Amino acid sequence: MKDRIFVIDGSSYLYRAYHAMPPLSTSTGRPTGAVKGVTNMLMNLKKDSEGSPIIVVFDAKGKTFRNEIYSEYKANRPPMPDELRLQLEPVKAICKAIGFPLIEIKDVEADDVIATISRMAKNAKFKCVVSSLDKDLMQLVEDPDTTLMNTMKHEIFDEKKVFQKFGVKPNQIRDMLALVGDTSDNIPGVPKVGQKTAAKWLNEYDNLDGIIKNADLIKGVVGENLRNGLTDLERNVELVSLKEDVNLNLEFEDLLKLNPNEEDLNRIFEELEFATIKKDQEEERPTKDRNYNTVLTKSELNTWISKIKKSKAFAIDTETDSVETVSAKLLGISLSVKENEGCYIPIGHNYDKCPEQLSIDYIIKTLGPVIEENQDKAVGQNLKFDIPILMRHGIKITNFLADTMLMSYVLNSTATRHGMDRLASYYLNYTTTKYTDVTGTASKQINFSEVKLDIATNYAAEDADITLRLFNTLSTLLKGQPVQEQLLNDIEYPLVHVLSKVEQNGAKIDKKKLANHSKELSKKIDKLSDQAYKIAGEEFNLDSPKQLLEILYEKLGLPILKKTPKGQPSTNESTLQRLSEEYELPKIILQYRTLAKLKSTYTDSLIKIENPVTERIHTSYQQAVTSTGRLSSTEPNLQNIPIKTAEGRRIREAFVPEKGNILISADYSQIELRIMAHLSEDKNLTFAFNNNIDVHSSTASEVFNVSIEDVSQDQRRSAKAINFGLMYGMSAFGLTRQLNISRAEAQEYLDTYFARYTGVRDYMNDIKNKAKKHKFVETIMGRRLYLNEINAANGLRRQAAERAAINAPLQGSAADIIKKAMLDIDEFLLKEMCDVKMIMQVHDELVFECPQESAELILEKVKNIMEKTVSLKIPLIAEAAIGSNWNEAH
DNA sequence: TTTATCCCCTA
DNA sequence: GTAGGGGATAAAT
Repeated sequence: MKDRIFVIDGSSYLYRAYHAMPPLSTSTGRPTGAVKGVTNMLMNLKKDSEGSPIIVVFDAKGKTFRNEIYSEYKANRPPMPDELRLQLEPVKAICKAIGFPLIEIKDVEADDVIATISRMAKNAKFKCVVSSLDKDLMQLVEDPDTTLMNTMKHEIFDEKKVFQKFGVKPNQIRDMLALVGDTSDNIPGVPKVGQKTAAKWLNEYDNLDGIIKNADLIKGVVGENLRNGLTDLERNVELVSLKEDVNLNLEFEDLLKLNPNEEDLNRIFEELEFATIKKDQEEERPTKDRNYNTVLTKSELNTWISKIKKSKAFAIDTETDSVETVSAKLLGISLSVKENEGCYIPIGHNYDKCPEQLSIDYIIKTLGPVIEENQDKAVGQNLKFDIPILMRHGIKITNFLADTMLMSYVLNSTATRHGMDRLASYYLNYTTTKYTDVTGTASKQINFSEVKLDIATNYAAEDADITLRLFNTLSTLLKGQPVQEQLLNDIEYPLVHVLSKVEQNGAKIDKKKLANHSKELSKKIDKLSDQAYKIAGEEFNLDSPKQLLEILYEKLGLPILKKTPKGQPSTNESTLQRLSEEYELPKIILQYRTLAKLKSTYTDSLIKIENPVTERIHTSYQQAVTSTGRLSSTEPNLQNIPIKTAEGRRIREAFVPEKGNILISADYSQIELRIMAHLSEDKNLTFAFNNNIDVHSSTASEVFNVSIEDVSQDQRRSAKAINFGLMYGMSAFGLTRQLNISRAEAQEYLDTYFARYTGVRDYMNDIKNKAKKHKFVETIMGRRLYLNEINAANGLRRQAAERAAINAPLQGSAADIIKKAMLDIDEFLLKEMCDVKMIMQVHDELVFECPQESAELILEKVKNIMEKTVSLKIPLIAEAAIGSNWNEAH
């Protein structure tokens, strides 16, 4: 094999790292996220390069020859953000200190330098790997000894891969770029010609010359555009061509030398407070540094007990044999009081020649009280899982110090997902041992109790260790954010306990009722299937959109009204609805779908998921999933139980209380619109809520200019659609579809609305501007949603971010409020020692199960707490009802 | 066995 | 048009 060199575009590394990394900074506030990211990328590449030379190229300030050809070149580039510019010099310094040759040539772009180096490598008979995915650089792949590499994914772009991605050969990339243009470089291409069209032409006529010669053969508007754009094309070719003869003022051999300066490097890392990277560098295998013990003796346990007592914070994690907190068996506890240290106390491991472990009774008796007494120093990752497990073993935690999952969530709900593996990778740049690494997967999966103690210790103690390290990192990030700290301490942390209780309580279902319903559905479904097969003339799988579309559109020749985003003819509800006006089969499919959905998603699966031990269903509330601050519910999702149709409501009838009990449901009325009134202080909206006027009628009266008594059903329905649409950041186009009216009419509705509700209009503009300025929006409790794409050049993405900016404060504030209400209600129930169970939360609704005799009283109390939990500029109203099943209570 | 697509349920 | 979870099929691994 020939020798090879690696070439890096330093600026593109810097930008990538800047966007990929959290906004880290030193204790003095110097931004370091991008530097850290680049350093990691460099270190990884160094490892992967196996000693091959690595050359780093940076753009240097100045006007290039491209600006002379075309004065608008890159004219629309936004300047480098300050936070990033401050990190440019440190990155260069680190490159030099590691010893990589660093090339910057004044008035020459990095791409041209890279092309030149690639040419020099070829002359010297070296292979050249360019670490970049830049489109322009794809041209270089026409030389078989040059490849591009996606460093993160270890993906190599050779001729084949380029063709796969772009549909043309590397030596056609230049012509393609000239045709398509490049918005980020401000190079206009031929109008209406994108990658697809360009590839088609190039495959047909080989190159740009061929296309130009045959330009007259190309029909339509694109053909005309092409013929009109010939002079621009010539210029574009020059712009996108890479210059391979830049004078670098050095010989190829100079590029092959590594000139490390470890002293410099250590000093820089020190200045930037890069502990982790330094360690990685000094020690190839960081596992050697860590010290994890398996606790098997009383004295070892005592050692850890005193460590906990002496600590300022300790991380705790439990290992179990199942994810179901109501029944999972405790298999071990891991602890950490210091980074890179940890222990695993195995409890129920059981395999051939498994060492003897301390008895669970002894561990609970000795360690339990220590955990309880020191719980205000306890740190966990997703403690909502560990708390009930420990609780079932008599260890009661009601007041912990921190939960790293929630810390990360309130810092930035969308920067990363908040599972421990992801947090370790994102905040610590550390790859954790995965659960399935130690247990295996699927059919080969073993129970955690069968995992050998040394392996289990490495895994479990690491979890505690990482949790502690995350706690340290996240605490620093939270320091400057008192509002987020308050959100954690006042809402999210206390809510952990409440949610844990709600989950443990579970909801009782009437299995018989569901089973009967299921049978009934089966019969109807079978009947509908038979009818469908008859019309189709053959049996097919009604659940398969693919088979269905073949029957509908190919065999029966129905008109294609709509296509899916991927280009397949659509068979979704609205399409079938329209088709069923004229055809029989779509109607049957629609009925089939409704019933099949009810059966598979609800009647059947609710029965399946009932816990055999408690004979109730225990959902899991996800507290760190949604971008806005809402909860979500899984296994089963209790937040999407049907309600809109009569058939669907029968599912709700199967949610029942224990004998002697009754259900109470309480839900906020119009909470998001009320928040809109509060935030916007709009006069008309506020008036309606303050005077308890039906808000949709009120809106109808304003928009259609009729007195409120004369509002028709239809007008109210339209007003309701407007009100909802507003909260979703809707456009006139959206309203058109919703109300089946013309675009002009919809626009008129909206114009009238905003003329009447100027407060709402101003608020919407304000919030968009604020979002653009700060890159985030906030709820009334200061919860933030960061909107990375609020200033995106891509219009679709930017508009999506704008809609999110409008919606998030409404949806998120509602989530804040009901969370607070849950805390208040829980506190009341504890204080009054009531035998009342909170059993469900559905965004704006809470469901309780309580003894029949106290129902009226509890209902009033719950309603009152919900209405008074926060005080807004308009009243909050909760509507509550009692019933012998959920449908009746709602 | 995992992943992507389509469809559909909720606030 | 906002925010979610999940079932069934079919393709990728």
